[in-house]
Amino acid sequence: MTSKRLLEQPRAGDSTREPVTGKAMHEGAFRNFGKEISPNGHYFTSTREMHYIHKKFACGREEDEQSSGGVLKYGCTAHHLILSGIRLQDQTHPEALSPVREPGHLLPSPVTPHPHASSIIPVPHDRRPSGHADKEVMAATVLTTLSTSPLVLNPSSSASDLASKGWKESLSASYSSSTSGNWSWDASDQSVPSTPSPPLSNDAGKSFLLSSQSDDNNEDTESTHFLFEDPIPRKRKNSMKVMFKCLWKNCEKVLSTSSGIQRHIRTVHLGRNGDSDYSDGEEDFYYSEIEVNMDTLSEGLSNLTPTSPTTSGPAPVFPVLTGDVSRSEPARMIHTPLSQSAPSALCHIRTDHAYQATTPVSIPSMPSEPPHSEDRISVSWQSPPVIYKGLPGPMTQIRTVSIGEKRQPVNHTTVSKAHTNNTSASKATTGTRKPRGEAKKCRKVYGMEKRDLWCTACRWKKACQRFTD
DNA sequence: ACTGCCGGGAA
DNA sequence: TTCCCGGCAGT
Ligand SMILES: [Zn+2]
Repeated sequence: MTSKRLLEQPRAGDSTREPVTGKAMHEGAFRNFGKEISPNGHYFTSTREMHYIHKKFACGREEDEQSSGGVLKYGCTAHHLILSGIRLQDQTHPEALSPVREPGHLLPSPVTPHPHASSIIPVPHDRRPSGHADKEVMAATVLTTLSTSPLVLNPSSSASDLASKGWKESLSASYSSSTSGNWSWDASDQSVPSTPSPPLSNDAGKSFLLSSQSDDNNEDTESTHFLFEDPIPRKRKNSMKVMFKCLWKNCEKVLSTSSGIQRHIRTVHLGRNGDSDYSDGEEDFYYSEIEVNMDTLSEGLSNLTPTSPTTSGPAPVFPVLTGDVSRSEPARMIHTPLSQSAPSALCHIRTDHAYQATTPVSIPSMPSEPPHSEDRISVSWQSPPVIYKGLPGPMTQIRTVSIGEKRQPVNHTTVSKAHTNNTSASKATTGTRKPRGEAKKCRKVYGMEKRDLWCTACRWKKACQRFTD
């Protein structure tokens, strides 16, 4: 065996040299003793130790090199921020469920202001008793929520109150909503084919950005869960935001409150008297409720060519919410996670020692530079799983395939969304053996001697992790 | 011939 | 899990 090694080390063999091997040491034979000085001046005591030393050494260095750690940290932080932003509201109290979607509407009843909810979410103060329609819409929302997930709420809570009330009202009103969704209401058509729940999307909503595709999928799965009556359903996400969109011909107004939209319609389109809260219900026909999924929104953003640094533009047109919105709905909106889309989003994994390190690390696309730590906090909630090196396509030069195969399994943590995105591309890796990166790898760079300088992977004869392509 | 590294195996 | 290597494939 040692002989083998020698083969690999043609010139190293002579005197003392030769990269140590655990075995070699046992064999005693060559290694004079424990001590040695490597060509580059390192001083080793024993084989094992040498490795350790090296390891540490390498770690430090490499981390510096790509400072993957730094970036990761940032990523994580951001991640948490966002998540907690959502999660906090999302779970915690049962009541909190509703508030997420439309705090203003779900807890509107001037009668019972929820202490909890309000403690979590800043309730807009300009909230006024406004028209019934307001409540109706709200009720409908609640209703559907409830209907899809029975038992979610404790019947004794005031929420139920609200719900039942809402129900009644919605009945009296004539939106028909059967338990399994399927709404019919004005212009709304079911642009969401297989979705049982009624995300009131209509053409209007469509224009409201959101490539609803993935969105729908999500929704689909979600509601599926509901149908299965999960005892603790929906603990995640639902960063849904309900908005109201004016359907008037060329009016694209979107407001966050129904009262707002009603007022808008009344005054602007119906030419009614502005200030009065009076509503004859006619406005109802001119606006519709739409749900905006923050998650999807941002996800969509990150999706667009995550790995390609070339696409730098701010990109997607964010629904220009009218000023009104921001006014009546203070800080709450998480809107801006989209500030990301940072070109360098994350392309990930890499850490020397991935064979030792457990978690995937995301790094900025730039090949190897000490990415200054700040480097725009690329928000990457969804962290690891998502993006995966877009197109292994034959071209696109720069990133040749390479990392693909091996890594993929490593990081695909929880999230099950198999990624609709480029399925076709994925196959590429399997068949052929991969183009072979172009960059010089540790082996070449350092040579057989100085093997100890190689990255671990290289030493293991695995794909180099220090010089990826 | 050499390099890169997959797949597999021993410890 | 860590470490190593046979052997294939690209250069
Ligand atoms: Zn390497």
